[in-house]
Amino acid sequence: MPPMDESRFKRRRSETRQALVRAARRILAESGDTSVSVQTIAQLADVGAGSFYNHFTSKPDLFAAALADALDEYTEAIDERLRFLDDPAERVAAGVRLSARVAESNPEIMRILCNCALVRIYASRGRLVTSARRDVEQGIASGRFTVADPVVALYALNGSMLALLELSFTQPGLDRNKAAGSMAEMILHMLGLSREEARHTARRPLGDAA
Amino acid sequence: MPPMDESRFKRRRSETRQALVRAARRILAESGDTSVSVQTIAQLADVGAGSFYNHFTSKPDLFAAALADALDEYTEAIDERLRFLDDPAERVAAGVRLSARVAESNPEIMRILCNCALVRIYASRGRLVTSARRDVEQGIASGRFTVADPVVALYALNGSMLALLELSFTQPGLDRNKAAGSMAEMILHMLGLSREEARHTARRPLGDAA
DNA sequence: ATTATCTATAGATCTATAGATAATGC
DNA sequence: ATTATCTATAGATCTATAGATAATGC
Repeated sequence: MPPMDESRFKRRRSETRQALVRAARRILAESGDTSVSVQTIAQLADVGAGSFYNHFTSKPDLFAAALADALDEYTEAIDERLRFLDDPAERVAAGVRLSARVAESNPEIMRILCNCALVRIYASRGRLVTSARRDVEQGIASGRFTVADPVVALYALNGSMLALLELSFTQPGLDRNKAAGSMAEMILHMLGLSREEARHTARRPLGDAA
Repeated sequence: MPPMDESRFKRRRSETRQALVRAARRILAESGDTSVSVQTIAQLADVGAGSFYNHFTSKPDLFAAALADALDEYTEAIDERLRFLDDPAERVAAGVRLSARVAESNPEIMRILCNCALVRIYASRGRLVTSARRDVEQGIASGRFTVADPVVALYALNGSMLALLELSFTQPGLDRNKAAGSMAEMILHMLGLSREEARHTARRPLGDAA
């Protein structure tokens, strides 16, 4: 279980760092209030207050690392499960629907997406700007998507998906899978698929087992 | 020019309040960092530091008022110009395109929209949750929009539009009117208009003179 | 006489560091 | 011997208020 390629010493160091990052993630997800004191953060991480400065130079530094950490986890969780899908339309639909599921299974990540200013998300080079962009471009290249401007299409896709997450947190009674299916269908239709084809593609089973 | 229905006394008081709100709006638009000190805010507003507490009980109180102020201004600016449009599709397209223009003529309002967490925008009952919702509902009722779920449609619309604003700030070289036209067209198509009709409706002249 | 403004500041809180302690590597 | 942790705290900063000053209403 403990990685043997690293000394116990280094492991201990990185555990302290991780504890701080996890605390910061919790704060980003729960309140988004980054003005909380370093002392409070250290307390939440169950770490000596002075330790903070062994790992981060400032609070913005920590919160940037925490956002990047959450985005990495999100990127990995989704892209891993899209690995076997080739059709850009299927990938886009599955990306939206899987994101809604992550909002249920691991709400912290998605609450962070909702609480952080969009510009920070886009600047962080997560899947919203890498694999999603590739999907849109490939869809256009293959003629599956018929949109004039790929960048505008990418932003419409991402904006709609983030709005879906916001909606799912705002209305807890909502049937998330159903809403995610509707949203995926609307997005595919927006990108150029016929209503029929969009509905069909957005309802395809997600293959819960790898 | 000075409103006669109020004493000079009350006017002076509300001027102080407004100066504080304006300073808070600037902060929300420029950095979004609400942890700035009350002293700094007062200095920015050119107002004695103690005056703050004559008008607001806390910083969150002030920033909530500042967001509401900006959203009111936005709502008024757009809805005023949509007054003579009846067709929900035209109203939706014009709302998107006019918002992009406001991003050019009055970037502060739109930067605030981009910097504030979505949940705060949706909670503030601006046009994104009132007139936009009405447009979507009327479009569905009249058969112009063919979407299953009005709430999901509203969120897709709003999310796409906010993403367009984010895009227009991220890429200053972008042709905003063109991008707004593309986005409006994609949104109308998503809502159910044919590609042809969407393109046509999204390109209609905006009638710059009232 | 009333009310809002301003200046000044007490007391609380926060940041960032110094120095002591504990744990590991050699 | 080295390195990270912790505790304690100096000094800076911030909040919120008290008291003085200025402006208006009656």
